[in-house]
Amino acid sequence: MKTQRVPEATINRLSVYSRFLERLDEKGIITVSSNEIAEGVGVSPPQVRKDLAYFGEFGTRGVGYNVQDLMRYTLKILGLNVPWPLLLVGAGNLGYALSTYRGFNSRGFSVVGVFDNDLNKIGRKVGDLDVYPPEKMPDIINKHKVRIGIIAVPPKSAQDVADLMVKNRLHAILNFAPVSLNVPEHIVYRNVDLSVNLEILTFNLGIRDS
Amino acid sequence: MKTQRVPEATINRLSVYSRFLERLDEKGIITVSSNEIAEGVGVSPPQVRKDLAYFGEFGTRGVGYNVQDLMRYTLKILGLNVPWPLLLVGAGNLGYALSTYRGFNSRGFSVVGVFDNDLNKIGRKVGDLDVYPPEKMPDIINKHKVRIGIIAVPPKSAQDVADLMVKNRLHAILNFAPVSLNVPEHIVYRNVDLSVNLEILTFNLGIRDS
DNA sequence: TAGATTGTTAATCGATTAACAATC
DNA sequence: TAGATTGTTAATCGATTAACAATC
Repeated sequence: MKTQRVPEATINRLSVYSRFLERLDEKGIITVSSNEIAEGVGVSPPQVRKDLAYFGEFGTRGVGYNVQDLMRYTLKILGLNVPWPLLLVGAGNLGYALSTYRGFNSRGFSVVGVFDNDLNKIGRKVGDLDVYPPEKMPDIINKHKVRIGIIAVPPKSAQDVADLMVKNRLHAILNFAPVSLNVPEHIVYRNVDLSVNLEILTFNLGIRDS
Repeated sequence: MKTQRVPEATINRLSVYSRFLERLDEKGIITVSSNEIAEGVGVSPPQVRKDLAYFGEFGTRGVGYNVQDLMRYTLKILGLNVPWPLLLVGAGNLGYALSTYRGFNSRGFSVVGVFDNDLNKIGRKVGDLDVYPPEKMPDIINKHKVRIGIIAVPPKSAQDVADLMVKNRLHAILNFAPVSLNVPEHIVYRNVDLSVNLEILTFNLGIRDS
């Protein structure tokens, strides 16, 4: 693997490629060209080759790419060659939905601990997981070697949860609360604002209308 | 409003600016400079000015921007000066979470109809909404003038749901199923793959580790 | 007027794509 | 070898930023 600044869009597309390759593999297809991948996922063929070239030479000139091999390479690049235990804070509706989300499980992610500070929720079940109080966090993190925490609490408590995750030495945080948080430089952080996605739609509808 | 190709990143940032301005307004702050906005949301000051310049001249040289005015302008640009009724298909966990998601309601979005073809779910309640069978879609769409549909069903049924939404003349679709869908050119379409967000984290953790 | 901050142009930076040599 | 397709370089395109004239 070369070390060169990889555009985030490339990572995004690698994720899409890997899913497409999984589908091809299920269909028993052995070889695929950059043209076919490009066609299948809606990008240009040089884009596909360039994206892969950041990480190595995976194809055979004149032939194409071996589907299974390339699938494994792309998953490896994304870090998906190993399982990822997740810690989830917030046992509300969103937390419940995320803990059972198919798109996570099919990629090797699994929620191993659900936390909430609401006494009414602690001790209850979310799927087949118990809801724990925040004090239990170190135990679960150690037991499952958790590195990633997901925040699915209301906006006001989100910063506190992030602080707690940092204190408990998690390495990465995915925040679903519609608020931006302050985390130290060394934490890999990402905010998923579901509403922004809708707002991009309403903006585009506005453009179409005028 | 000028017509010029606006980068999607700009729309994204406008959404962030508008939230920041709401916070300033709540605090009773009257005037704000591009420097303060930039500082507050983590972008460069010329970026803020450039983003706004796509849509008009909203500030006063030597002074800055009026917080309330700019807040209203940005919301208007995003199409958020009017309420947006939403139609949601999929009465599972994710559907339930989305129908009560705070981040939606605070921006003028409200789910007005929940649909599912699972006979066990039809007739039940999701929050204070009834779950309807797909046949009821035209009624709800007409009654509430719905333009946007949200897909929160498992991957296999997602394409069918999209087709049904297109047939029922919705204008925009937000897809939460982890699968890419085919929709006609005239539909404003967007896929939210929650898993990709986690994969960008795992990629970055991999980079840090090496 | 002096100081401040916008709006905009020009320069820079980075990502995508076209083109083609390498090579199976 | 002829045909095909990769990997990579150079050209293009687009977005961000630096700089500054306009102007409150």
